[in-house]
Amino acid sequence: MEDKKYTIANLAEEFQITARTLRFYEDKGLLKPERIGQNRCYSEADRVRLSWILRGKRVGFSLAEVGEMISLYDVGDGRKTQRVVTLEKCQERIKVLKSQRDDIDLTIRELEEFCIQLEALEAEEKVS
Amino acid sequence: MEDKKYTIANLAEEFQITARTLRFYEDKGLLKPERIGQNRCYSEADRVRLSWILRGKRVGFSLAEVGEMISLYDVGDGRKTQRVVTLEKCQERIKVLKSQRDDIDLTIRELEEFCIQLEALEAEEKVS
DNA sequence: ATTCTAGTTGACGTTAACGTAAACGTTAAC
DNA sequence: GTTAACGTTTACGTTAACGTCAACTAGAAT
Repeated sequence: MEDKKYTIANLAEEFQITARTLRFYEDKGLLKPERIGQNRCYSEADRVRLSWILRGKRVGFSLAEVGEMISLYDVGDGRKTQRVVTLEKCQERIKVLKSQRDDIDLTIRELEEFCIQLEALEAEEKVS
Repeated sequence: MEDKKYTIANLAEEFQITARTLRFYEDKGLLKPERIGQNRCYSEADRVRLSWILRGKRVGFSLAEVGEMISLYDVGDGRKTQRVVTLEKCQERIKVLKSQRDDIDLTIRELEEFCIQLEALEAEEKVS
């Protein structure tokens, strides 16, 4: 079974962040690693959560929002009404993400269009 | 010709932001509206820039990054070497945006997958 | 025994992106 | 003439997401 453990430096190194950042995420309740004595000991599950957090950040969500998204998973086994709420939140998130993707696509298209114009200018210069 | 002019309140209203925000963007050099006397007077071009800024923000870029992206356009008419630099920056931005879109797609897929599981639980409950 | 190498917990500093309040100048309406 | 609506600048306040010490502690190595 995959019960690999990680030290704080391990994860910091792997994900190119600082130990301070990991402790900060813990303060914010985003991570809850075991303690071996005083030291933090991260499980594979913690590692997965971390990658979720960072991915969320990369796409522009705040830590609070990422926290919400992550907590969706944890609540999935609760009472029925609880699950329904989770499902709705989840679908809302998906909507936001999709409209965000549209924004990105639009931006990409505009930038690419602009690139083409720039390249045309270069070509023109070569002719003259 | 489209030379419509906008007051600060017009744009604030249209884009659902505050006047403070518009002045802030101006301080940061992102917008440079005309002045009629002391008052700001935004052109259609300013409006387009603003929508760029806000779209950039929605997809997670900082104002500084958005500023860079916008300035790409302004530099497009400079010297040749200048244009080449612009082109490169532009292509870099496109790369970033594409990898961001991949992140979003992945997140969407995972959330959708999770939704399906939740819905399966609901269905199960109805049977029992 | 001491030095080195992780790790720990405060606590204050910093940057970005505005919010908010104060104090003031036009113009239009009543 | 004054009140209201809309604008202005100046300046301090705020929140998020860490950075940066400082002052330990615990174990391993020399």
